Amino acid sequence: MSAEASVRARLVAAGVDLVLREGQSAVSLREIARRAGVSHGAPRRYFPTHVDLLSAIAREGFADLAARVEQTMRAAGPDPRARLTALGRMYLDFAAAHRGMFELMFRHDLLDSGRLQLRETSLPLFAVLADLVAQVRRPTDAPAPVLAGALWANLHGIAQLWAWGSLPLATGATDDDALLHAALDAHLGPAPD
Amino acid sequence: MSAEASVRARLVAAGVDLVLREGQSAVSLREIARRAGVSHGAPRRYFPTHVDLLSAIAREGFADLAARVEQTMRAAGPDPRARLTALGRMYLDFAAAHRGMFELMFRHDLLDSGRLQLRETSLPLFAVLADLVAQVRRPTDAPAPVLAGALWANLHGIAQLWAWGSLPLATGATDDDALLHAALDAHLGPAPD
DNA sequence: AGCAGCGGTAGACAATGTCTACTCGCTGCT
DNA sequence: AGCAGCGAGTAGACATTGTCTACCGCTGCT
Repeated sequence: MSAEASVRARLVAAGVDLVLREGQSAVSLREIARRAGVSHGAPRRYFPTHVDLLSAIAREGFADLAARVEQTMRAAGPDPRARLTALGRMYLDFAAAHRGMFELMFRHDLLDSGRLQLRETSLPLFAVLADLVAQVRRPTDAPAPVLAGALWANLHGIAQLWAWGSLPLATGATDDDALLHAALDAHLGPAPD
Repeated sequence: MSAEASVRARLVAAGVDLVLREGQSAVSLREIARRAGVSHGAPRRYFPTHVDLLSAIAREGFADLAARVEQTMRAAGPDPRARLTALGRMYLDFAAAHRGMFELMFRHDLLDSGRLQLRETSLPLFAVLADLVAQVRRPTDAPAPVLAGALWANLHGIAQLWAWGSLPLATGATDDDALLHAALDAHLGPAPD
């Protein structure tokens, strides 16, 4: 980040900063180059195409998310259901607080998931979720991976539709808490208290 | 659509065609104008900005979706749970078959939901869902609008994450049927088979 | 010493969204 | 009848973007 950091690192940092501050559409090659203090052709040395740079930026987003998962897991108690609740809350908060980054992270048309290497970004996070889900899964539920996938999709859909604006309008809710708990209760059974 | 159709209609039709065929990123003002056989400045007369044209195109997408909802409701039997299943299947199929349009429809950064007028597009569709949900809702479930919102979000998340590629990888499924039924069972209770 | 190559610059190109000047044809007023 | 005015569409300009290519300077090797 400082002036003597490598150009490559500065480019990614500038891009992350830009997408967080101004949203996905502001993340142009040339603007990043400007903010990194290099010529508009410089990024090409490290990222052959715009998509490659965007993928690197999105990767930082996933790293951030992973760090938050870990931190959430440390902070939450041992009860798996409580851990899942904390995880869901964190996911929705992340999406709301870093909307531009969240969008970028799941824009497959911009990222070309091959370049992003799902196996190293989102799958490890999914594994944490699947592990917890397996611990609270009831016999009649769907297999653990499917159950976890459905739950993830639910959180993800809430995050996106909430940001889109129709969900708050339709449900009349002023925050997404009711939806979060509805989703958790639906997939994992009613909360144990 | 024919040659003597109004320029405005031809522009929207060309845009719809383009987004269906080539995806969201192909829908540029100038390309639409070219396909509609008018100069690149012509669209401006009807759509002051690119966003306005995109919103008009997305609106066609919602109209299409609404027609499918109606058709699905006509074709499905009277049982509300079966109707919900049909609706969910249709939603996922629509998203998969018209990926570019589906993306456009929910890109709030491109549409500026004000221009899209949610009240006239997605809310009526949500009402159909909420009505059915109310019929199968159990006493301990969340209030009907919240329950319906959570279910919609689940379907929506499945559609998007599936297209994104991580969900099939993580769940090991080859189609989204397992996820669809997991979501329905979770929110509405086990299927009465 | 000389040279090869990496890291970065600078200019060009096509494409895009927006803006503005203009032309043409019709309509309505006097 | 004739003409002013306006709506619809054209055409050209401009800034900006992603990509490509020619170039330059330095560093390290032989």
